[in-house]
Amino acid sequence: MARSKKNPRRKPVQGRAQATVDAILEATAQVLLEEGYADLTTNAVAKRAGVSVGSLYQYFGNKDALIGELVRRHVGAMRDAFLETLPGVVGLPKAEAFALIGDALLQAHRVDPALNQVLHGQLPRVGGLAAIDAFDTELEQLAAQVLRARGMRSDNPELAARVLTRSLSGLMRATIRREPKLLDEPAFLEEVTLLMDLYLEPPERYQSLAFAQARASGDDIAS
Amino acid sequence: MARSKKNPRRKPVQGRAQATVDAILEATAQVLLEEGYADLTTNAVAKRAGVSVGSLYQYFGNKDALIGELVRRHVGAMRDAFLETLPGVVGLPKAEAFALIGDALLQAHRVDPALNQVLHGQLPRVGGLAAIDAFDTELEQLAAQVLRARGMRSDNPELAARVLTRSLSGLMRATIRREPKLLDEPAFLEEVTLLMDLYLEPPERYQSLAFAQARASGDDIAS
Amino acid sequence: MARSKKNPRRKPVQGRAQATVDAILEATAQVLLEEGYADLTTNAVAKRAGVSVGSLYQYFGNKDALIGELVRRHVGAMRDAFLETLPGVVGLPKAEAFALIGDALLQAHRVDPALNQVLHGQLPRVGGLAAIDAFDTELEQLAAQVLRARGMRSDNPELAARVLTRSLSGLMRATIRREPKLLDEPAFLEEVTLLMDLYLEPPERYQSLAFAQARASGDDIAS
Amino acid sequence: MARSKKNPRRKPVQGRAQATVDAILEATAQVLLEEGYADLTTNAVAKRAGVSVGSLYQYFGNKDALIGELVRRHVGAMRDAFLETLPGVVGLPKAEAFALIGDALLQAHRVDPALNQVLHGQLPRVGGLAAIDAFDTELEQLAAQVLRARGMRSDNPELAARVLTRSLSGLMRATIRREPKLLDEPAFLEEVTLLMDLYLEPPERYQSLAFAQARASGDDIAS
DNA sequence: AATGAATGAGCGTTCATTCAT
DNA sequence: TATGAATGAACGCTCATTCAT
Repeated sequence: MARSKKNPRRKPVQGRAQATVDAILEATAQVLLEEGYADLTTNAVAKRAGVSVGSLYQYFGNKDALIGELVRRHVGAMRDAFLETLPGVVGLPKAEAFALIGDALLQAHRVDPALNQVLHGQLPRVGGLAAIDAFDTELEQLAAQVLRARGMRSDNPELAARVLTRSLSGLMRATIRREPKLLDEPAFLEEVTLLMDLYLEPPERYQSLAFAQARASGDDIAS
Repeated sequence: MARSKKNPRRKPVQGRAQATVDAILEATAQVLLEEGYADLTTNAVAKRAGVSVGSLYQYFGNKDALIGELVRRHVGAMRDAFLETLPGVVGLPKAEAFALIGDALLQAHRVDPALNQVLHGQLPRVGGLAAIDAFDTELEQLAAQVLRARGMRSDNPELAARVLTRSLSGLMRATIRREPKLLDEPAFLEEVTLLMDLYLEPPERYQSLAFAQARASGDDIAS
Repeated sequence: MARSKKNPRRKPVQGRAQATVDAILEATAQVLLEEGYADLTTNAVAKRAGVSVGSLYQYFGNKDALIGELVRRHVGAMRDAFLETLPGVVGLPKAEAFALIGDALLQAHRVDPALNQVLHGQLPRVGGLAAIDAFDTELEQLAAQVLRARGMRSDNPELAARVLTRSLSGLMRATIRREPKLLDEPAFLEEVTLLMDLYLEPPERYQSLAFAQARASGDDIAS
Repeated sequence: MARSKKNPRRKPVQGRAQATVDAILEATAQVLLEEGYADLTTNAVAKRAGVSVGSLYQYFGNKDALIGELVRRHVGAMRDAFLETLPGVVGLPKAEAFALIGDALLQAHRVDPALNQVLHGQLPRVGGLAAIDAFDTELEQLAAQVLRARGMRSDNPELAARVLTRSLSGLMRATIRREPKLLDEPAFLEEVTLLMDLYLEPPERYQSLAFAQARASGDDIAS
């Protein structure tokens, strides 16, 4: 009985292949995390994945493609984590919306922060890292879109979007590298939200040209 | 009198050695810039510097030491560029002080931005990169010091300092990578200053506990 | 029964690997013999073995391990050659036993005498040479055992064993280096046996304390 | 005044040169002893000798010549130590003569035994080691001469000389390597003398053809 | 002479990639 | 298809030797 003639395995090949690909990528991440990029050899990855190097090259044309796919998946996961909370923003009052967006950004950076760090910090700038830039660009455009939609920073929403996005991404990457635990403290989200909030909705006196005047207003802040 | 006949030769030995060291570091930067880290071989560096590999190893114990020194010099130059404008800040009114600090930060990141990018983006996180972290830390501490001195963000000056410093550094690095020309546009400095200004001197309603209430105030910002 | 249909392939993988390993070791010996230790490079060995360096390193972790294994095999062959004739010694009258042991020693040193010489004379005292010392120690212990078993040189069988073993080994090594053909002449074996015989069974007058008196007996041997 | 025209430095150059040469050779021995042959670089030797590499090459054409001279001096010292006691042998009774010769051989091997060991064990068989073989040959010839002069082992004094000389040299080298302290124990000299004594003056029954008969005599020596 | 910075051939070793099985 | 032994270009680094000063 069992296992007899008619084994109804559906898409057995594809299923197997998918599992192999996943195992390889998982192994890649593990090696990267535990041994570092310097020890990320295709042979090490294959061994850890429990397949032969030959198989690895069946699914990934070369080492770059392997890394590229790992990056793509990681960025994809960040993207998903971010976008998941975004639809709820529509219709929310500003303050809550900002808090939500800040939180979404945080959630995105909580996706495997260790891998995130290795990916940003150890990888030579070979092919596959393009995915990261693509995500960053997407974030910038999304931000600009939101600003325009709400009529905020109407003087130059694009610039504001880029400045804000890059600042917050940089803030999170640096925090991941230098102080990863901070990412989970409520105070950190509070600051992120505050930064967004203030930067995007400056008191009137800071708006546009008023800015230049403010510079000359001369409140002493010296020590 | 004195310095009469025999004095012209100025430490010829040291001069030679210094020139060789400089040539090697210059070549390292060039190879990094033109070929990328993947092609940064000690032989390639030596050839481009017009010296033999042996000479390279006379001055740098190994490849890591070479890269380390390059990083150290670059960071040192950034540090100098930054600190140069800083003393003038004491005694200035807040708005001007912020603008100056923002400008100093910008000046620091205008030091060989292409190298800056390669250093941040392509280098495996080996030895010498510690200098970068050291500089970042220094900036954070400097910022915290300024905040405490001026009594700003007194609720948590350390956190504010870290958030602001990391944000601005990240902003500049991302801008260098993605849009280097923006670094030189006055509007960019304006934004940087604005960000600092607002974040550090939020209107009263945002201060401390008031923050939580503000979140619930409910101005609609949705699209 | 059994062994019916499918059995012809005898561990083809292991066979291939074994053949490669043997070829590499053979090549190592050849290079050592024909070019000397100074030209014993891993690339030269691989080329002569008809494999790539990579394969060499698949089987030998480093150059030392390669040499070590060569030494181990050579010493093993000497050991086998020696031990082969030893069991027959039990029960033999002394004179025949000595002749047999002497012959066994000779047989051991007839195992690739040229390699023996190179191994003893050219190799830096790195790792693998430990096998040689181990064999020498084994010989010493064996000799001591025999002496004790037969009650010979009962005054100090250990010392006698060491002196005799080292003398004979040294004699053979020097002869291999300086006059290899002598190893195969019957007269040489005769001398070896004589030396053993006399040293181990000295006439009474030499025994123990008698020795000191003999020194004073005063037969003139001067020229 | 002083140091004026006529500076009476006699052979100052030669004296300086000699001192330099000595310092270099001394440094060579030290490096060999403390660091091993693998770390015996010309630069290391020069540094330790307190001279420049250039000077080293002024006096020694290449590394081989340097090692060669060191070997030559070491062997020369051994030769001196040996020959020093030899003249006294003439006219002595056999037993005393043997003891004296054995002691001379010991004295020779007590000349820097550590260096002796390194020289024999670590050096690749490059040029200069010829001096060792020359000394060994000399010893063999000396021994043959003595045997002929005293009419000992008249059946084949040359063979006996070679066998004895090589045995004793081998014994001493092995002892230096494996048990250096034994070299200074009186019991060791006693054994050396005993070996010489017995081997060169075998009881009649062992002489020449009698030997073959002895082999068949059949005393049981089995365990 | 003496110096020591400079040279560069060549070493041991790695690892992305291939291909016979 | 999957395997993993085999490949070999290329790397980081050393050190005997040279030569401008």
